[in-house]
Amino acid sequence: MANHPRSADKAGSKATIHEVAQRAKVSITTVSRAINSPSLVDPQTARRIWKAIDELSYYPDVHARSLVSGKSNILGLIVSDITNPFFPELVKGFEDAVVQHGYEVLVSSTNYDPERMALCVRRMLERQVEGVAVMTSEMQEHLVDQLVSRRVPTVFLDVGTPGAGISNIVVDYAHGINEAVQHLFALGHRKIGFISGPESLASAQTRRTAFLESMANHGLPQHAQWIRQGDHKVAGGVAAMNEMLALPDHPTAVMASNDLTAIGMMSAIRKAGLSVPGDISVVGFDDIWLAEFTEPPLTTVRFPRDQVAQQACLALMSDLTMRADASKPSEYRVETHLVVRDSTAAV
Amino acid sequence: MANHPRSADKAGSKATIHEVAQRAKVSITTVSRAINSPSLVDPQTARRIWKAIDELSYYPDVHARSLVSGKSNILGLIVSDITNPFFPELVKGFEDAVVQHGYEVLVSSTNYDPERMALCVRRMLERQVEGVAVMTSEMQEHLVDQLVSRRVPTVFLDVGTPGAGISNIVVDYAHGINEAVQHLFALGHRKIGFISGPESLASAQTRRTAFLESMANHGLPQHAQWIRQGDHKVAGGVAAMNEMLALPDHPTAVMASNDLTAIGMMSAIRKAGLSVPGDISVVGFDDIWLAEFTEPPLTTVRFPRDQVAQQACLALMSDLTMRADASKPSEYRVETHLVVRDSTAAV
DNA sequence: CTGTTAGCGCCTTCAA
DNA sequence: TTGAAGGCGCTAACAG
Repeated sequence: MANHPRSADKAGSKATIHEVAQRAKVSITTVSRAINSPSLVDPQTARRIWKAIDELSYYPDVHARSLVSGKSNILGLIVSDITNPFFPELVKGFEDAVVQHGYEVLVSSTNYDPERMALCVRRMLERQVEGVAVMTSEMQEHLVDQLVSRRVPTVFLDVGTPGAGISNIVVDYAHGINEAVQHLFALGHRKIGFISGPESLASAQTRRTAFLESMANHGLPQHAQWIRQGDHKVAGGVAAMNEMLALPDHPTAVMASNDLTAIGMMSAIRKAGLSVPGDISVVGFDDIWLAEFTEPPLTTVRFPRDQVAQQACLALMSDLTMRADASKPSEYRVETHLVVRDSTAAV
Repeated sequence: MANHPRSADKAGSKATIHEVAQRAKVSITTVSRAINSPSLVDPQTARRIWKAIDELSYYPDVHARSLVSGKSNILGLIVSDITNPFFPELVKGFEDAVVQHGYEVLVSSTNYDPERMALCVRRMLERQVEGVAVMTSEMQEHLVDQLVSRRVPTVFLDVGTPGAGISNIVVDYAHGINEAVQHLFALGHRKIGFISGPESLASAQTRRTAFLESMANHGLPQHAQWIRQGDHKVAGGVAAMNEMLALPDHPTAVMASNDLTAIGMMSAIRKAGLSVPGDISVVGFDDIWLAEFTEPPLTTVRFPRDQVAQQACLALMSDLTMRADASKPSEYRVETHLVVRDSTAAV
């Protein structure tokens, strides 16, 4: 730890490459090389340089670097709303992965607002991000175009068509949902309902479809009354469940399009004087952190957010390195799996 | 690579100030002025320039700007762990506030790891952040020094001593905790326990102390057995509560140092065949998002994270503008308040 | 292996 | 009111 109260350093004045060069008695070029292409400089000199660098606690000015190289060393991450329990893990995973590759992350929330989304993209562009992960569903064509026309590698979650510099992470919702149906089936459930997410959300549609197909595969009947729509929030789950409970004949098990919905459902069921899983089994989707701590702990399908984050980073990195090679798969997939806890039981 | 100055917009080639100047038939200086000091340029010319800017969808290169001005237009935010339900709101609030002021945010998680904290500070410094909000407790002296010696305005949450360029947001834990005790007292509770956070956490200590004092003020006895230690996680709450339940005589109400602890407690109580609030009332702290959805909904003390975020931003902005004026208060305070839900009831 | 020479895109004196 | 010239700190040819 060479932290002498020496000359420079002090007073917040950042050391420049010049001072390092001077101190090491070489030209600034050599300093630059010692840092960026160590193999091109004599070990002796290099040592002197590093000594100087250390003594001055010098580090390159990122802005100067970006200016000359045209590369910002920043990756963008656009999410809908970080306070939505779905996102934090995604953000964290992405940040970890990206930092490991020596990049920085610029996160931005759209708050589900198309206008804010436009601003997000704008800010990203201004900062010259080298790639963007768009982990939200309210993507719009013309914004994608802005990214694409700027040649900014982009990775989407479950939307868009892969192409040059555009990757997509496709989530296999069907797998986990099928496991869930199977699980309920094995427990003797035959009357299974589903509360979906908002119409507008593509991924919500996909989940619903997957459920319907799985039901068909199990030779189970679809009861229109038992397929209702929520909003991916707690309130929607409550409302939809109440409607279902008002039916003369209600399902013995209900699946939800996401965990918040499931939580709302459980609350509604309890309020109706029934018990989970005693009277009705409940299965969620996402496996958000709190699913483990609901009462009863929620059986749900895990959406592997950490994997998605890592894949997103990888996709970007690969687009970044092999600039021209368009022969890449550029489509990544992640699985979903059932996590059995206590909100499901035999009929 | 063809680099035609004339071909507009297309093909990801960012327009430069030169192209704008050329197109508007003025010098780059004038363009720069039209953007930064509109008053210094003839309205006529200005209009021509803006037209050109618009046509080329030109926007200044932030890196070039940063390089020459030495200012990055970025504020840093350091948090412990974004997946901790306590932080997302803080992050969001900060981001919103900061963006509103035309700045960008660089978030970084320490994962409670001192080493990672050092890296965070390092990364902030490298990016030349103009200010940093350190919203975590594991701050270390020498890191603060790095920030201070670089003259980077910093704002802390509940730690550190304010000074030149150093602000502190102090949270009035006592107020909310006192409200809670009073609430329980009014419900007839006299035997009140407390499960604290980890010894090492200053804010946890503060909460415990506040509880003890409030108890004294209410003329309530302190029963050493009823004051136990948790870890601010669910597991700690479970363990501590189990110990308490094993006592020959247990409290009729127990307060927790944070909501996760409270959730653990409720789980333990239920597992012991008792009910909340029927047998034991529970009060949490923080009012994390999910507190509203536990079973029963948790009575807790709200830690106003959004306010903290805004204050942090304000503190930084004010340090940023009135550079030299050290006569600022530089200490901000926020209140905490009880939020009554269903986990508390009369004895 | 090392130094010299040009800029990267922009802002800022200093003149006109 | 405008323009020309000189960097900001760094990297990248192009010589030695």
